[in-house]
Amino acid sequence: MAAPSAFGEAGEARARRPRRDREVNRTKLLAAAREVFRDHGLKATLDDVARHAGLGVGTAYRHFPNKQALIDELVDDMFARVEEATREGVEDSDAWRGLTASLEHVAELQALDRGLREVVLHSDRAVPAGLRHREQIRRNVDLVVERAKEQGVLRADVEPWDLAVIQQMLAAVTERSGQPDLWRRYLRLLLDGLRAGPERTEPLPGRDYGKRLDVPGANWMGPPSPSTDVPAPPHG
Amino acid sequence: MAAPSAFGEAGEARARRPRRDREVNRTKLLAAAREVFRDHGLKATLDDVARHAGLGVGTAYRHFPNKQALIDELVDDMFARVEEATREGVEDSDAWRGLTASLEHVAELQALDRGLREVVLHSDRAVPAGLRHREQIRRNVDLVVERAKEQGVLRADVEPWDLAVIQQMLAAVTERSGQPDLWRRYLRLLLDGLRAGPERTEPLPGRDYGKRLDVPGANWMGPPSPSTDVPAPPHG
DNA sequence: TTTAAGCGGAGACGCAATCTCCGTTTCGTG
DNA sequence: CACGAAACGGAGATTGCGTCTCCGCTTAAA
Repeated sequence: MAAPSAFGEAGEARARRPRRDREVNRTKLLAAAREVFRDHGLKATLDDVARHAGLGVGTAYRHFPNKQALIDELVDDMFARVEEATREGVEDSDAWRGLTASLEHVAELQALDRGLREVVLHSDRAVPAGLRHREQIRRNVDLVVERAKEQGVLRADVEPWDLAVIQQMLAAVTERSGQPDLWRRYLRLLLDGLRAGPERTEPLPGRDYGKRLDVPGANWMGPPSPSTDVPAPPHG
Repeated sequence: MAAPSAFGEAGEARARRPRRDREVNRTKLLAAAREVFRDHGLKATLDDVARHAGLGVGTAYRHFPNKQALIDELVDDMFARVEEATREGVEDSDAWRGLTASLEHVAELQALDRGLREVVLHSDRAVPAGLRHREQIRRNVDLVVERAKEQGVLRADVEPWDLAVIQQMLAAVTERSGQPDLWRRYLRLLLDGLRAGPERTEPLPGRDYGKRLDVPGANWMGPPSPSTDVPAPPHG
């Protein structure tokens, strides 16, 4: 107990200034992870990330307790960009243009980032990290949908979570085709279907699911119930 | 060479009638595999299949050289049903109704069978087995699309392979949502977008891909080039 | 110079799936 | 019924792969 070892001389150990390379390497790792996960998806190994950063795996594990922790930090960024994209949609006074731009912009983000795509497709992963932004994303989407209906440009039987499902479909197109722009073709098709028009008489199926459908894949645009406080996913 | 061992006495070994349980078990295995892959996807283990059949793994491996061989046999069945579904579409004189029914029926098959869904989503797997049916499926789809355009009910800038991509999107909806019927909602949306209508002025993006787009995921409805004779995929 | 913070990366570890091996059981036959 | 070949069962050998640890070496700060 009283041994004057590495811990502290007597009361306070005078803290040595942290080495500069520490933060430099941390930044390198984050940048590398961003690129590697963007290009190869979230199942790239931490060895890949470290090598791409010009560092050893050991270093990676000194900076992040495990792979998931690293991912979490990036996912947060990703969702921030999604949030921004949906906000742009809200700010447009032409609700249809806003809705379109919103869908397009989010789809663009996805198409360019395989990691984000995987998060969107398997939204379970997003639970821990994206959480901070999801509530705002949901609000933005709700707003755009609501206003588009008010302006009479969006068919009335569309629900906000439909947009989440649509993003999943577009993600699937990119994922499977490898064509980074092919999704635009099907978004056009879907938009033509979404647009309010007198010639459409049959309502969409599935309104029996209710307003807030608990579709596992659709919840990344906002948690289904406001009081769910992160039910501790497996995580690692 | 001349050793009178287990092979045959002199000229012909009198063949003993094969044991009855052999074929019975083979059938059991196929049935079990169908169910297991339908419910749990193609990555279920052969141990799972064998147990579900009430047999040991060893037996499974005596009947099928490896897991892929077993899958191949089933995939062939699956594609046969897809072929049938598309044929129904062709036989309807109302091309729009045929097109709709075709899409619906194939989507239904997918929604009920996770194995098929995986084959459709990752069409690479289908290369060895579905091959026999794919050419006919392609012909059926081409025909329905062509006739629907002739009848003026389908927008002119739609290509046959669009339907393959659409199936992938629907598969993704089922896969991620877990809702076995949710795809109907988005098929409706897409059909509204596919329908020819005077109010649509902008053509679909992506016509620059040409008539026979080499979209990896879209080729399960028919090989891109007729002369490609199975480029020997990894397979195992 | 000294010293501890930080690095590198080989390899231990864990896990999961495929497939083999051989003792045991079952079926067909005389 | 008795016999032998055919078929079975399932423990575990094998393989593959990704995560994370450990410790000798390097380097920044004092």
